[in-house]
Amino acid sequence: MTDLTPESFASAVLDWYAAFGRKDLPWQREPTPYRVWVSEIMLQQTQVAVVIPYFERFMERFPDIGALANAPVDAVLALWSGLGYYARARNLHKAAQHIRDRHQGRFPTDIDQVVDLPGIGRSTAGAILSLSLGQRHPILDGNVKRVLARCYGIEGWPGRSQVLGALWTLAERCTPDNDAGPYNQGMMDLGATLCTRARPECERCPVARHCIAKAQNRQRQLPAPRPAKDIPKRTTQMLIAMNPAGEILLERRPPTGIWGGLWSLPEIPENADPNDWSLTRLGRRPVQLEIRPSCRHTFSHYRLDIQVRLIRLAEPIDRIAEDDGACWTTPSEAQRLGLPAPIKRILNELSA
DNA sequence: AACGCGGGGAG
DNA sequence: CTCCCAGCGTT
Repeated sequence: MTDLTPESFASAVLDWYAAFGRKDLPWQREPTPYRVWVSEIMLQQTQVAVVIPYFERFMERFPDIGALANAPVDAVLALWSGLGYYARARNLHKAAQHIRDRHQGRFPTDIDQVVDLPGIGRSTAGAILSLSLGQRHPILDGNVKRVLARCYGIEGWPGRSQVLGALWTLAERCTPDNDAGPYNQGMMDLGATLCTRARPECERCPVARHCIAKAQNRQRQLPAPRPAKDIPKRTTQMLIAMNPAGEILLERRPPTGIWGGLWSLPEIPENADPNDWSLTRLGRRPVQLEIRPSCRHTFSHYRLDIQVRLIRLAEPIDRIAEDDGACWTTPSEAQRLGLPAPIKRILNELSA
């Protein structure tokens, strides 16, 4: 790895952009703030190939800010139809009126005024002013975050304010005094075409020599994904119906859903009454109902708390309710059946 | 089937 | 500050 100054980083990106970047997308041919603004909002939610026809139609119908501001919002939404995220179209329209009413119809050139427009934050404002007017502002969209986090080995999830702040600082330092427009476009192209989330093409990357993620072969880890959110919790009851011979009732799970097709204990909702189940399913009441230790199992998408109830049945009943989907067996024999792990545990503890 | 995208709004 | 959302494409 060679040493990496902000200047050398920027010039590597600029050289790469000059050679390989995209330069004649519709909004790049006549890059007014208005056109770049509309394209940036569209590109936030959709990729280039899809955006192009929408952009062309939009510009034909609303060639300038005034046309957009004076149109009924429904006309704007109609042209947005198919892109989704309609709040953005509403914001676009509202911002156009804002510009008409408070900026004499001219797109503001002061970044603070741009950020004040609805639907435009710091990154989009920087993109508009740098790409259209060449002003020096950093941007930090998802592509740029990925390039910087990898190259500079920034740890942590960019959703955390501290990590985000570190990335903004880097973005600010790396942005060159001149050519901020091509540089920003180059960063976005780099992230969109080479430094992709999966399978980055490091061989073609102009800053691969400097890239910390590449040096450590940690492209997949950076930037860190958002931490797994608290998974929902569900509670259920599982019933151990035991006959006088010490056999318990197992039921086959439905083919789809968790533990599809596996043998398991009968399951009822957490607030259902096991006595009722016994009466309905087995035709008699338990002689004894015992609360067993509950069991917790975590799936990838939720946590299941299993409340275990032992239903002891009186003589002389045996083998009731047995069919294709149900069988009576001893807990130790059941261990060989291929039970879901938590069910296995429950039965283990029963024998213990 | 989950994740990410930029900004906004709720908690 | 952190969390969640919109709506679709990608993995």
